Amino acid sequence: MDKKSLETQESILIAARIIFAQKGLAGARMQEIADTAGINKALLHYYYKSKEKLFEQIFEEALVKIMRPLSTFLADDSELFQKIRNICNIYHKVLFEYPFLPNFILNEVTTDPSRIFNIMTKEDVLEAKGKTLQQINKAVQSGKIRAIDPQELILNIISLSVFPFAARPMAEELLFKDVDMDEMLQTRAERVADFVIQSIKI
Amino acid sequence: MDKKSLETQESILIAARIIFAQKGLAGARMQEIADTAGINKALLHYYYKSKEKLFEQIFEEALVKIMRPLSTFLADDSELFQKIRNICNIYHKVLFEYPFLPNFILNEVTTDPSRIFNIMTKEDVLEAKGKTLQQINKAVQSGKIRAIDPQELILNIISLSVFPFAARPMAEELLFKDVDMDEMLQTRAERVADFVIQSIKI
DNA sequence: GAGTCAGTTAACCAAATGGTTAAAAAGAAT
DNA sequence: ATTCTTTTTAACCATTTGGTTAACTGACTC
Repeated sequence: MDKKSLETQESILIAARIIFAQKGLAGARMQEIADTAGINKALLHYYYKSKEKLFEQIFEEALVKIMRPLSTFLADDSELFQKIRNICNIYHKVLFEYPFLPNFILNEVTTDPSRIFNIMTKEDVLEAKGKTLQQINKAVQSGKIRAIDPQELILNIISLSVFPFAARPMAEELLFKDVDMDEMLQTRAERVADFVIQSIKI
Repeated sequence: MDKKSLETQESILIAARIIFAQKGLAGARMQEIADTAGINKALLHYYYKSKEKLFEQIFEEALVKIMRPLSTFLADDSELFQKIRNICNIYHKVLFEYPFLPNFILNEVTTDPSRIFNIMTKEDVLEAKGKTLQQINKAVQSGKIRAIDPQELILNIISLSVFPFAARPMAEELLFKDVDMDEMLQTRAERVADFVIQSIKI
């Protein structure tokens, strides 16, 4: 039955996302994924040949989610400060919905750096990059912003946007124990953009 | 023989640091740690009862390395801008020596958040925190710096300092393919401090 | 209503893995 | 030299784990 099949497949994907994000490829157990999906382990292998195969699908999915905001930013034709506001907003929205993304990806890329190559080339990040680097350089030359390496500016924006989600448990324990970090993160996009713009504008 | 024993123990620790940092607790294999240390697996268990025990020691070691800069910063009695320069320098120095620290810790804290509690309380971070928060608040009130939540300012500084090391493989592939990222990171501390100070100063 | 086929399961298997045992080396101690 | 303790190893063990097999189910076809 087609409907039933799709339902099962989706329940597998949902379970796999949860377990892989929480425990990583090495720590995840097929049995636990099957249990979480409410199915038999053999059925899990019926739909996804191997743990590796299932993982790859989940990982690629996650990588796309994390990369799209950057792609969008690099291809964005808006004025620079607006672009900065845009990427901050997009990243915060995405990460608020999928807070586990940063750690999941960073972790798996660390254990097997070759994962980046396989997938990253698909996305056309590198194309749009040149344009944005030029835009930043032009803003420097025209005296709109202070001198800064364009690549490092981008890195700074991403650092400020992504790291708090990756380090959330520690930040919560150390810095935001008394306040609602959820609320803080939800409204942080604007403040990050302001922080960056304030730093570079003349 | 005492000397030989210590030598073996140290070779185990060196190996464990490498393997755990690379593969995490779940992905690391006792056999691989033994091989890397150049010893028998039984001998590994002779010195460290269990994988968990060995891991805990390595993890605590790493956590201290990562926390000390923050502790130092929070307790630092210097003037605010100087303090910011100091923490940036310390973090970059530490992470340049142990670049794997951020991912290792973030990863293991994600899979088991309770790890923070066990160790973090030992460090007296929370004590000094109040002082620095006040210092920042005072700087805001006296009009020395723009209005900013002190906790978020600290989070921003750490984000800018730590994230590039955590995301290095991806950043290298996407942003710094043509340049020497090692060199960039080695000189980045100052630029991060400038970036932050530029953003908050009036 | 027999046959077919996708979906599902219980039982099973081989390899990997953390950990143990018993005995051999290798030093100290006497 | 002999004993005693510490260090080291090869062989072994129990459990976990990814993956497979063969049988069952239930809908749909003819």
